[in-house]
Parts: sequence; structure tokens; C-alpha cells
Amino acid sequence: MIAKVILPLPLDRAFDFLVPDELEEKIAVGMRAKVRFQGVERFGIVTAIEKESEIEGPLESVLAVSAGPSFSREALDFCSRIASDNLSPPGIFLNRLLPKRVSGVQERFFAPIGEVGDLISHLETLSRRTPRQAAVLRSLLVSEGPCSEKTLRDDLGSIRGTLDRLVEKGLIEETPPPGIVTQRLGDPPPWVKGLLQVPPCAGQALLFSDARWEGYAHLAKAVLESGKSVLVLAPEILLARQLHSYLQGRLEIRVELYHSGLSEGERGRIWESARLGQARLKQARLIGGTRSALFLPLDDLGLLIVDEEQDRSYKQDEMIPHYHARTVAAAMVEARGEGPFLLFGSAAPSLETSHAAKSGEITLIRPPVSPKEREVKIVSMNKEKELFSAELLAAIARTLKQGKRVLLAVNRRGSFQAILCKQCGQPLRCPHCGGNLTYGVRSAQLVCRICGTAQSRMVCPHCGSRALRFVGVGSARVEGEMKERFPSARVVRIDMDTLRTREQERVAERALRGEGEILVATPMVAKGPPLPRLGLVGAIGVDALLALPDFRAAERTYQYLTGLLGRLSPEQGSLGQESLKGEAIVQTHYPDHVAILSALDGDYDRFYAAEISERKELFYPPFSHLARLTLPTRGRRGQNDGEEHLLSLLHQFEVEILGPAPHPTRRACQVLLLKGRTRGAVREACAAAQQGFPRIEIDIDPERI
DNA sequence: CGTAGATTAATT
DNA sequence: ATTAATCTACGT
Repeated sequence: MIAKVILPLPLDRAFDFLVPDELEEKIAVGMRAKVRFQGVERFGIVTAIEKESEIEGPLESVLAVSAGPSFSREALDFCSRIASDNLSPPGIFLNRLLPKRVSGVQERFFAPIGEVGDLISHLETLSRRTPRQAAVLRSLLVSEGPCSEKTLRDDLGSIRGTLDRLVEKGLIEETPPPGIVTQRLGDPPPWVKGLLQVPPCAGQALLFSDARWEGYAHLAKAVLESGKSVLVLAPEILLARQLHSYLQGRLEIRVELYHSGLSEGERGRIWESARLGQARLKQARLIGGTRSALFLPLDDLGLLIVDEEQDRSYKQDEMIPHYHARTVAAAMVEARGEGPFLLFGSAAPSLETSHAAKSGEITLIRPPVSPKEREVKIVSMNKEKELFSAELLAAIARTLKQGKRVLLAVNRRGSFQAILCKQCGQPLRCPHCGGNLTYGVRSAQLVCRICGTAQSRMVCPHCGSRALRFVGVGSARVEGEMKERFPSARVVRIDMDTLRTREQERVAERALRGEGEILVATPMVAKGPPLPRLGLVGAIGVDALLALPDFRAAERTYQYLTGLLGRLSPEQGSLGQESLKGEAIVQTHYPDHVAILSALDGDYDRFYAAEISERKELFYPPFSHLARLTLPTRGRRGQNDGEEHLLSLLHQFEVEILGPAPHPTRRACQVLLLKGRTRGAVREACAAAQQGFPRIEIDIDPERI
């Protein structure tokens, strides 16, 4: 008997290993196996078990198999397909997904089975011969709901074996861990009922709303009651945690939380709990988490929610495997046929998802918006000299005086500055591909990071004006200035880039709970539910976002501002004081930009109309699919030759090619952007490129251009 | 003709 | 990924 084992190497095939007699019973497809490969002991994953090998000559043996987390046959196939779609090596993909160990034991809960009367009569019989079993059963009968093994042990001492014997007798059963309900759910929003009655088109729906969590709880509850599991995704750990505790407080089932910040062992525990939910406890599971939770072994999935679907954190691009959680979610729903359905949630959806919903490809759920008590103001910075406008400073002082809090949203300090034209009220744009221009310090030129077009004259290509402005405001500077101007206020800086993980979480969570009067934060806080006592948001860094060298710059700006407004506390104007409205102030050099105006008005349709026509014209998503190729140019023989060869290779496919352009951060690298009618067309071109040029890095469906 | 450094092919 | 075999450029 031989096992095909796929190792964590950049190869797309498995190797054969001999299964020794003593492992024949234990080994199964999807398990982690230890093998000696090229003289080194390594772990891989068993992808198949066969009678004989086609390899001639002696084979190495499987040294051991792990009884811990493993893949099902279906999961293995699905993950291999995702790896292949993204041109990522399946071995690395599979070996990264599967937790390597399980730490801590899942606490077991028990409850009595059957009529209380019957059980009491059993109790009498038991107390004569097996008093310990009687004591345990008595405790379980007295307790409200399931009781944990630990609680029983605390009361009765060692109960090892006693529980198992009671289970064997059919008097008690192991139950899933109970939840801790602290808040009761109100009536479900009308759309929840509709969605449960009429399944969405293609199994997918977009919930376009700014109040979604309550609906998620109702939906999850209904799906769990039907015996199916539910998975709820958030784009980032911080948000996943908040969403998790929201759901946990409202549902009677234990909700698990899964993300890459957990230890390997904790992830292993949840992986096993997901797998055993159905098999051992006969109960569906509810799991919240980030994109990595997508691959948990929930084979009875009934509902998959992707909240804040527009968020670019759903794309894993720095690390192999590259994948987009949105695409994987859709593929998963499709692969499982009639089973689960997929709900995307957003208050400012991506153009891709919106377009699918508007064209009827997927179901659109758009509950009526409740009118918002808020005052929004755009402050033009074209005549301002200072970093903070008088209006913003006055609003901060006013808000603090009212005992409410202020959120100042700053763009993070980018590695290069954005350039704006004062004349035409727009970021500088490449005349060739529409990308925003950046300034290359080394070449002292205006460069398009998308198609590589460069010009040395420092003028706006659109109007020829020489009045340019470089923007980029750091959060540290804003923090310092705030401390100086408002010395009595506590200023908290939430800067995800500079703080370490532990510290970051502690500071951020304290601030989210309501600590500190002035929060200075990067775009990361522009998502999530309203913050307590937040009376004012001031957006200082919008311009740099608007001018990012990315065709999604305007979309990101709209989403960013919508997210910021969504954090204003809704309970304004209480206590019979003068009516206190939530307030938002946007400082910008582009007071007329459609992304800013429509976001502040909450007019998504206006923004969508403007943006979608541009996307169509320039053949960007949702009308095309993209891939970004990074090719190293350093130290290669005949590099120009190779580059031309690559380009002529790509020209054989039905793709448009932008570039090559210099890589924005990496020296000696060039970037190509491919546009194709379908993802398949782009993938094929990329596959050919990878075949011919193995050193190329490929990112399909990139979120950073 | 020899060697460092780059390129390629193979791995069970 | 790692390694051994093969190739290329440049120096003797």
C-alpha cells in the first residue's frame, strides 16, 4: 500500500511513500503524515491511498501519521481547486491551512435524557449499587441546562468513567457547549423572513444596509435550528472579535472564534470542534472569524456571511496562498450545490458585488434606510494654511464640552506621497490608463505605477497646471497637535501599522469601549458598529486616499467616509438638552469630488453611477478581471530579451496588458497588469507566464494595484 | 582550459 | 525549498 503525500514545497504534485503495515489501519486521505524527503524529515498531507506505485525502485516509508486535524476528501479537492485558480502551489496551501496541533481539551457538557419521572426512578436504582453515578445524575437533573465536566468534578470530586457509564446506559448525553445569552433578540427585520422563504439567486445575496448584525443573529438562529452550521466572516481580527461577542451574547449556542491571531493549538481545537460538531455532538456549529475560517471543516454548512464584503483585507496577497475570500466563498457555495447560501453584507458595497446585484445575477436586499440625525460639513482646504481648519477645531472643542468623544481619521503615512492638482480639483491621472500618478524620488519624474508611463515635466497631464500639491498626513503628527491644543483631553492613537499586535489590541479595545476623548486613527477604524459617545468624526486624510495610485481610489474613499459616518453614536440629543446631532467634518482639497459628496449624502446610487461608467470605459472590474505580475529584472542574463519574450507570450492570450512599470516598493522589479474578459482568460495567460518564467509572482484579482 | 556564478532539472 | 548537474562569462 502506498500513500501519495503532498509536501509544503512550490510543486504541484504529490510523492509516493510506502505505508508500513502498522500504519495501514490508521492512515487516511487528508491526514498529516511525516516522511523523509531528500534525507530530511518533513510533514505533508496524504492526498490519496493506492495499492501500488508507478514509481520504479524503492520508496521511502511514511514515518508517522497525525491523529490531529485533517481534511475530508471534499475539502482536499476544494482547496486544491482554489490553489489552482490562484496559481498557488497546493502543497504550501494545504499545509498552511491545517493546524499542526491541538492544545487544550474541548470541555465536555452533559445533560440527562428522557422523562424526569423515569430518571428519578433510575436514580433510586442507581443509588443502591453505584452511588457515584446517582450523584452525578442528581446534579444534572438539578442543574438548569447542560453541565460541564469541570463543574461536576468541582462538586463531586473525580468522576472519571462515571460519566461514560451513564452515557452507555442511555441516561445522559454529551451536549454542545451552551451559549451565554446576555441580550434577547428583538423581532427579526422583515428581510430575514423573506430570505429564509425565498432562496437567493445563485445562492448569493447582497445585504446593502448599515445595520446588519441583528439580522445576522436572526438568520444564524434560524439556520442553526434547521440543523445546519453557520460561518460569519469579518475582514479583520478586531472586527471579528466584536461580531463574535455580539452573536455570542444573543444566541443559545456556543460561538467559536477563529483567526490567524490564535495559537496553532487553539486553531487546532476549533478545527476539531468544527469537524466533530456534526459527527459526535449531532449539532450544527456557529463560527465567527476572518478569512482563514473559510477553510474550517464544516461539512453541514447552511449559511455563510461575509460582512464588510468590500474590504480589501479579504484578499490575501502578501503571503502564499493568494486568494480572495469573496471568490472562495462564492466557489464554496457553488461547489456545495443546494446546501448553503452566501450573504454579503455592506453599507458601501464593492462595485463588483453591487454590479452583480443590480444586474440580477445575485439577490439584492436593500432595507429602507432610517433617517440619520447628523450634520455633515465639507471644509475646503484650498485656502487653508493650517493642518486643522477653524471649523474642525471649533467642532472638537464643542463636542468635548458636551462630554462626547471625537474621532480624527488620518491616512497612514504612505511610502510615497500622493499628488493633487489644485487647478482641476483631481488627483493627477495618467492619460494612458487613468491610474493616479505618483512621484518617483529616484527618477524625479511623475510615474504611473500601473502602466509605467512617465513624464519629467511637473505638470498636471489633464490641464497643464503647475499648481500641484503633495499630500500625506501622519497620525503621529495629528496626535501631537491634539495633545497640545486640547491638553485636558485624553488622546488615544490607534495606529495599526506602528503598534505591536498585543499592545495594539489592548489600546484599540479600550478606546472602542469608550476610553479617551480624542481618538486619532488610521483608516482601519472606518468600519464597524457605532462607537459609544462618539459625537464628531473629522476626516483629515481623505485626499491621500483619493489620490492613491489605484483605480479603486474613489471607491475606497466612498467606503471610508461611509464607514466613518457609521461610527457616530446614534443616541444623540438625549437628556432634554439642546438637540445634539452627530457631526462629521471632512477636510479636503476636493470639496466637489463625487466620492466625498455622495458618501456624505449617503447617496450610493449616485456614486455607483459615476464610478461604474468609468470602470466600463477603462475596462476595469467589474467589467474585467485583473492579474498583477511582478517580475524580477536584477541579475538576469538577457533581461530585455526575456521581457520581450514574456510580452509576446502574453499577447497570444485574450488579455490587455498594462506596463511594465517599476514596482512601487521593490527595487529591480517590474509590474505588469493584465486585464481579461473572464477570470479564466486571465488565469490561462498567467499560467503560461508562470510556465515560461518561474520566477514571476502572480496575484490574480489584486486588491492593491 | 579553469572557475565563479547563474541556470536548470529533479526530488518518492 | 533544496541540491546536484550543467551552462556561461570571463580570466588565465
